[in-house]
Amino acid sequence: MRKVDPERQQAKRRQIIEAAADCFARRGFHATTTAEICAAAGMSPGNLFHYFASKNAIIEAIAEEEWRDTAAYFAAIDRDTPDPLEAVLSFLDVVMVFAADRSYSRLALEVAAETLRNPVVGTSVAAGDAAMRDGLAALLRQAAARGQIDPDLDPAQCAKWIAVLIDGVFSRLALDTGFDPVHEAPMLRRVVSRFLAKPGRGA
Amino acid sequence: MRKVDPERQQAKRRQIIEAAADCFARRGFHATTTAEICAAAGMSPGNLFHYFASKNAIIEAIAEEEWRDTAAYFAAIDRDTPDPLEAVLSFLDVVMVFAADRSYSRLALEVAAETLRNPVVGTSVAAGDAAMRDGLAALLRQAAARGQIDPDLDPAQCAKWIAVLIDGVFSRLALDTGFDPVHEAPMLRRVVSRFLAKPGRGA
Amino acid sequence: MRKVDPERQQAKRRQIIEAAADCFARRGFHATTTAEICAAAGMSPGNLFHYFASKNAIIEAIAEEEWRDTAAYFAAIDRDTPDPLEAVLSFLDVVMVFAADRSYSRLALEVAAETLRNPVVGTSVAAGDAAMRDGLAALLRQAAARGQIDPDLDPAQCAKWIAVLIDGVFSRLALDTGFDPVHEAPMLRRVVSRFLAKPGRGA
Amino acid sequence: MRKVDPERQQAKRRQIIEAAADCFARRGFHATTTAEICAAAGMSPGNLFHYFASKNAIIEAIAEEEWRDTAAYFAAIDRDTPDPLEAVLSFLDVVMVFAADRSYSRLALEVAAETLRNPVVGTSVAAGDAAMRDGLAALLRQAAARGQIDPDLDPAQCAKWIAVLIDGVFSRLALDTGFDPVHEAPMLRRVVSRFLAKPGRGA
DNA sequence: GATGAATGAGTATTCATTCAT
DNA sequence: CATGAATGAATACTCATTCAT
Repeated sequence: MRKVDPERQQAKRRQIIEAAADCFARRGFHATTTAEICAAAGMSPGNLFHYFASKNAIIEAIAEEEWRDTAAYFAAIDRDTPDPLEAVLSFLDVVMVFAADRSYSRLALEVAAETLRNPVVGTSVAAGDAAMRDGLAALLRQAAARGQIDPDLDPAQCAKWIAVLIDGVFSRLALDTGFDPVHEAPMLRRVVSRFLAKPGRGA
Repeated sequence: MRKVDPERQQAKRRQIIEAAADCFARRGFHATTTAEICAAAGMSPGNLFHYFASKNAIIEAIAEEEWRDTAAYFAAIDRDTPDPLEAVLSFLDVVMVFAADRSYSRLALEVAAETLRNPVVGTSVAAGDAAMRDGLAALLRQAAARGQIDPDLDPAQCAKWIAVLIDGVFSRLALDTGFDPVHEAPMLRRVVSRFLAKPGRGA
Repeated sequence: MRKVDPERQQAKRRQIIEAAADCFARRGFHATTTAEICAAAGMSPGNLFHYFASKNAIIEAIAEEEWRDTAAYFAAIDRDTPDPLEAVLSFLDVVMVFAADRSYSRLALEVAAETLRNPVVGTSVAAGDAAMRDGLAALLRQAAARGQIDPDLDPAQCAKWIAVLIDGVFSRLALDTGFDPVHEAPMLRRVVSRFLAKPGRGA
Repeated sequence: MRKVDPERQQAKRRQIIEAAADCFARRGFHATTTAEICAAAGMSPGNLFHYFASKNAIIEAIAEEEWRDTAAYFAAIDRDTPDPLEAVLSFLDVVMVFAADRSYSRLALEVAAETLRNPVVGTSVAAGDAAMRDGLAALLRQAAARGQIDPDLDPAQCAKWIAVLIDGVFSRLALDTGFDPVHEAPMLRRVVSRFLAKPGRGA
């Protein structure tokens, strides 16, 4: 009888998070009212606060979820993969698939914007970011060991610049309506490949 | 003798824009109240509206100024520069100098965020963005003609990805406190150089 | 058990309307602040807007209520009353009773003033006005058929001039503090009686 | 040299009054800003206050002018006119001519509305009203003496009800767009004639 | 748990009026 | 006299959050 609660609790939280994520993607975090979220989640205004202490707590949960997903992605990569460079490039393909989802990319920008204002969001995003960079750096180290990339490159710094590219893609989506992730995905592979390639040989 | 206004008018607008830009950079556009801007600009609450019709109009003016500066930068580049590739890389250095200014980079992110909500800001930012990409593409075309870069690359698409990198740098500044533009500037040069370089030769 | 709202909702709206009507009568529509209305209705500033979307919506509701009351009054008159002329004159007595209520007459003037600015109010007032004139015209037609009034008169035009007199009474109340509706009621009867009377015979 | 000032002063005041009257008629007293009046009068915002101490002072001046005009109208009527009844009815025609002027009738309503809020306006309007009723009462007394009207009527009370009719006409103009003063003028004559007529004879 | 009515702090903007030039 | 920049008080409305039922 008691164990049902935590389950329902989680189900409701998911329901709210999904409704809110949708609202945030469409109208932005600040422009979205709690009333809108409640309506989208099919619940009463007061009830929301049984599940989240505040509107901020919702975007904090979204940011944390994002972080966990990223960490899980890299945790799932085989540490002894025979082709670590391809693992990096595959990750970029995955990123571009997400980027192609208008709703996801909008939400990502909203979360990024909240980073500047909400330290809790900032912490989660930073953690997810660190997980990604660490994961990439580890793969790059392996790639270097296997002779797939320029051994003179600093894996951590390269991971940082891959992150720059990923962030840049999401910014582009907001600023340049002509930027199509599906179409540009091969180019991202190429930019990164050339960047990592050993000098003296072509892409 | 009577109509000395235009000058004073412009001076006041500058004063307000600078005060507002500072507030926006510190606290964000939405969190900044008009009262704060007035206080920072040393004027009474009502007086602000003699110079700007609304709070939105201020950030619109900032966005437009930014656009004009960008356009002016590229308009000033010698069309027959003997080293167009270096012109591109020099521009990246300039970008990194701006990026190193905390206040500037914060403001840039606020403007970018407003892009999604305020179409006037969106238009200015898009215009500045187009000016930058067109300017870069022109330089890349010259660089290709002079054999400085891989002739197989599409100048417009390369300009687009340089824009991705620049946007990414500004995003990084918000997300990763360990990202130091001064220190990373050479890396940006290197990433772009390698990306543009003719295959078969090193950076 | 849950949705007992409609009743409470209506009760609250009434409460607000009455508080607002009182404020409008005392201080005028524009001079009345929403805070005053809330205070008079015994509720918090924000709560008012659960019941009315705006301050304008309140006076619109008042105007509509007025219109419905007028329409209801005439709908309730027996279409086969044996003395239609007396029905007209009785209506004038009722009008004068309302006019004698300082609060009511002030409010009526405020509503009339809003007619010029707020089209929603204008529509309701026009509808109430039309209902009154149609009702009066119908009675005058019956009165003519029964030989109670001059058969040469145009019922619609007579109704219009009775409306002129009624409007005039309310204007008088504002302009001439010496105008006492209770005392003047018989005179209104007399003016209208003489106006409608068959020529060749006295009032 | 000094005597020119009072003249210019008066000219400027007229100019302002006319510009303001036009604005008030079009947009209403409260909705009209002093800036609009200044623009319409072709002067700077500050300058207005050299001629009128406040916005209220302008409508007060308009109300006073109205009062003086009314008083002058009745002062000009020959005290020994052979046909005082016709003088009354002619006055009604004049009223209807004014009523037909949309701008004038709107302004009259604005002034009337201010009566409730501004005691200075109230005093002027009351004075004008008294002048009109006194003038009418005097004429009615003469008409009674000459056997033109029912001798049993109280001249003051009749004047009061004529005022009711006039006020009513102006109200009608605001409420009923189908009320055409030019077309209704004969009816006003008829209503008043019947009202004043000796019993036992037709209109 | 659920409801939705109630709260009340927070804010951009307007505009009559003043006053230095 | 004229200008128009400056003032600052005043106000409708929003919305996250609480709480009685």
